[in-house]
Amino acid sequence: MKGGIKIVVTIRDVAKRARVSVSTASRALNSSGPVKEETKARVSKAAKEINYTPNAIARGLVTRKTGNIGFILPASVKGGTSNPFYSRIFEGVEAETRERNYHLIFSILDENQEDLPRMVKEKRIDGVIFASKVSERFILQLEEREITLVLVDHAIEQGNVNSVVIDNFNGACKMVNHLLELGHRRIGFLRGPQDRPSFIQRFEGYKETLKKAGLKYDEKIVWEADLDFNDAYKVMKKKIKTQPFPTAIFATTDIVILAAAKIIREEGLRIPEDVSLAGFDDILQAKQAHPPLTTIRVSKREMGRIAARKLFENLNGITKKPSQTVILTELVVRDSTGPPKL
Amino acid sequence: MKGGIKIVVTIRDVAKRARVSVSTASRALNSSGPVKEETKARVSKAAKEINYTPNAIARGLVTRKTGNIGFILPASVKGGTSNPFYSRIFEGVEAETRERNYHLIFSILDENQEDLPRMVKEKRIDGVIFASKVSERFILQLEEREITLVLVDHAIEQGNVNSVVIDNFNGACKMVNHLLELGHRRIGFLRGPQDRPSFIQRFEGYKETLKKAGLKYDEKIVWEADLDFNDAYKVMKKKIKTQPFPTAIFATTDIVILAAAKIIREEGLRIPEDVSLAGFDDILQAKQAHPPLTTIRVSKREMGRIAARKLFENLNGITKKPSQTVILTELVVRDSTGPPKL
DNA sequence: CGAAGAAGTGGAAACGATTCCACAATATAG
DNA sequence: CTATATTGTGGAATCGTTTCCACTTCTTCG
Repeated sequence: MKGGIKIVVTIRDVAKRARVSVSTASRALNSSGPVKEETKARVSKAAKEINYTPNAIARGLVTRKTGNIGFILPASVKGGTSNPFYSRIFEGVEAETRERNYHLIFSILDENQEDLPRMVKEKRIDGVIFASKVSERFILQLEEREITLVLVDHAIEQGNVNSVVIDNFNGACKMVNHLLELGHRRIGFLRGPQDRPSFIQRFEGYKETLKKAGLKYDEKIVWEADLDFNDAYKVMKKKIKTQPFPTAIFATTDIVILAAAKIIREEGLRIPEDVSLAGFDDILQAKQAHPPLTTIRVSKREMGRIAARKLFENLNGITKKPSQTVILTELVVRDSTGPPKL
Repeated sequence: MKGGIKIVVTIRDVAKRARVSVSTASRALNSSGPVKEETKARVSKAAKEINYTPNAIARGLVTRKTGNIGFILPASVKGGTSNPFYSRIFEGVEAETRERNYHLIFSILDENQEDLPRMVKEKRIDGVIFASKVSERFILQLEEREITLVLVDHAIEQGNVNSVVIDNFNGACKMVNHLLELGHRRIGFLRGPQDRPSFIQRFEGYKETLKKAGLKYDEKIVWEADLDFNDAYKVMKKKIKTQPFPTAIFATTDIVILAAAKIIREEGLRIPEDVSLAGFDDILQAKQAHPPLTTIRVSKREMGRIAARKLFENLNGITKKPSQTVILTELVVRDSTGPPKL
């Protein structure tokens, strides 16, 4: 007690003050059973007066719902929380979660870990969103425990799992077509690690579009870099001397093409006069860069929102069967691409 | 039951399998009381065999510890999760939290909200870290409820509150001195909103250093912008015609100076030949920019770690009295600053 | 007006852990 | 070899809710 305000207020106190039983108080506050209007008002008043908020832990124990969901990012994602792509997805998840009065537990997961994330083993969450990559082993374990899950920017072949993915293939096609229309015939590709479906698909889109245009695929101008500014910078530093140099370069992600832009400018080449550059994702920096980057827009925030929405629909029993949502892309032409030099 | 494996395993099952009472099982698993070596081994074995993990919710109800901490960012922070400054702090908090086997609940808080964040009212967390700004009203309420809290990148005058802040004043002094040493005499300042102590301090550092150098403060080249790329861009667009134009511009944050850099380049001016640019924070993009940005480095990740560490020390009763930690800064000279034209 | 159904209420049993307490078994000291 | 600590153990209470069930007290209808 301090100044008449009990430090911890329980439903028992509310009940006492409203002169009803604990069960009636509970029913009144949750509208979960018949209560006379008059008593209900009395209980609400009492609750407000002593500033009562139900203890989520105690409630969770009996209802078997925590009101928390998890968002898990693999440790392999470059930049972690600061990654401009995933942080945007996270933003969407957070917004949707907050609006629904849920809470969001965030964690980075070491992929070498054998065990399920602690937050699920300890039953701290009602469901979980995995971004980027998850081992199939985890997914199986999760299904066995009947934990609702949604994958975002990742999908898995076997089993039906909720997922939200990007239309990577067509996105890449759009960009290559844009470059072809500008007149480019020698288009390089800076691809990401090929262990992730998304990046494979983007690469396929590149190859397929070239093929359709009757151009032959030249592996001398297909380079591979980690999705990290520094690594991409190093790779490009080596490849900058390639002859004949492409008139346009398309990269798996904006981060990678920004690194390429840096070294290209340091070499004294002009963008887009000497070489056109194109990215994928439309991260914030794409627009801010100099020159602003031509890229493929992906509604990252929206992806996060949709993933969360799927999760909640599953939790509330609205939807039962898992589904895959494909996010369409949009070509955004800015100043980093132009016609090739003659 | 499915294949002999119960979907939910409780300590009761462990106890049964090890042929001991529930209380003994609990003591054995937590080493929280005397248990014969032999029985302890039997209990551990049983727990492992049926793959038991204690339910955090149930445990939390009796121990009155949730094992969660909160991280709260005000809605006014531009870019939210994607903000390159705060996302780095968050990274530090996350790392420290994970290493200590705690869990992290993240939320954005609308500052107009009268009430405490739901995660604290509902007792979902043991302690909370506030980044950037918090209303004093909240802090008082928090103290009343005896919720441990730490402020990061913010401090409050009244009351003793744990906080981790940047040595903003001296950081700004260092940068202005650097520009003075290069020979600049007309140094502009692009300041942030003056409702936040951090930005006031940076501005004070600027003014103070000019004064010491015997230069007079010219408010014609002190401009104010929101800490947001687009807003800063708009402001600079208006001010770019200012005559006589400064030979160097120092901005409250890197984001703001990057926006300035964009418009300056669009106007055909060269950096640093025509105008030197300097930022504050050393966000990732500072290094990646073209030219790389001279700035004041702040160990953002470390700030997050320290904030979390403070919180945990308080929770574990290691430290009792609140303290303020000041993070020192470092001048990082890159290519965006140089001597002024003669 | 009496019976059946509905509305309103409180007591007690969950939920899954920890912890307090009493008691038995064993070790230690005098 | 008894008296006294110490160790080891299980039963029951507890944490703060919700929910099941039984019991009144009203309505409503034939």
